[in-house]
Amino acid sequence: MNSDFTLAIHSLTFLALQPDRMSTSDMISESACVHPVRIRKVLSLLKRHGFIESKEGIGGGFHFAVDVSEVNLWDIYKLTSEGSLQPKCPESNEQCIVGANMQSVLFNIFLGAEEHLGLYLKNYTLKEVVDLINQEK
Amino acid sequence: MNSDFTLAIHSLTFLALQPDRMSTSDMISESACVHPVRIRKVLSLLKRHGFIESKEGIGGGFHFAVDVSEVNLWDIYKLTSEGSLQPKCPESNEQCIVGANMQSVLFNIFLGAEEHLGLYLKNYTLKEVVDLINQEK
DNA sequence: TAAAATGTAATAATTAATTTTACAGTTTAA
DNA sequence: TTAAACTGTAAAATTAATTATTACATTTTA
Repeated sequence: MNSDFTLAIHSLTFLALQPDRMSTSDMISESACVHPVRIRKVLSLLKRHGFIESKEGIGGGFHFAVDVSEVNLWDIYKLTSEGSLQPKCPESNEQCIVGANMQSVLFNIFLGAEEHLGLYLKNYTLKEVVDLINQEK
Repeated sequence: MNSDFTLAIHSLTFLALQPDRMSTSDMISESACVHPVRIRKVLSLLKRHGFIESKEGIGGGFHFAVDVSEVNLWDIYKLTSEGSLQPKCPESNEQCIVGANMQSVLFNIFLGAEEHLGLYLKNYTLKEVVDLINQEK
């Protein structure tokens, strides 16, 4: 899985812990140790889907738009990483029954696998993640 | 997930369809369209774990060592890809409570996620994969 | 004893992920 | 009303990960 998922969760958790002020992409990027442009790219996605709001200009930044218990890890997985569970299938030989069909067989199995993963990830809301972060001391 | 998983399943399926003769890494690599050295590397892992047997020299190659219904996708996932569900966590800022703890919080959640995935993948044996390959016509 | 296979390490090439640069647009405060 | 501090986004450069290639040792058979 790529690290956009982690950066999205990291950013949302950061915002959740600063409920009363705007957080800038610079602040978040300092916490996550990645480039602010990447944070803005990930947050732009979260904004398009209504999880956060942003404001440009001095004093601007990002804040949570919904309640932390209304966002779960499956929501964020779908946004940032849907399909990434699929194992890489190199193009294979269409002349061979195995080569010709392996990709679609595995694709269907892992479609189900991702759905199954969804049932698990739905159990974790951002609230739970924030609580776990606070517990780790 | 990396493509070793796919290559392992591809190879095992190939072997399952040739139960009475040895298959060489060249034959399998031709079906999977990857380099024979990669196939040998993946098969070497499967051999160490007892799923297949190999023989060097003229007339040598690989064949299945167990029954196709005794190997499931979770067995192969564990061998080739365990841990790959973990989202990438870049090193983050230890001075920030989020940066300091995000990695371990997500790690534990995805440890559970992989276990959960295991329950699903255990439902598919190589026999089922072979049947699905044969159906796709 | 030559040919055809596995076994494996080391290097080269390719592809994917990430960072960096650049710059346009927005908002605020002096 | 304009400079500063932000977001927004595209494009290029860099780095990391994956894959292919080369090389060669070992085994087995005819």
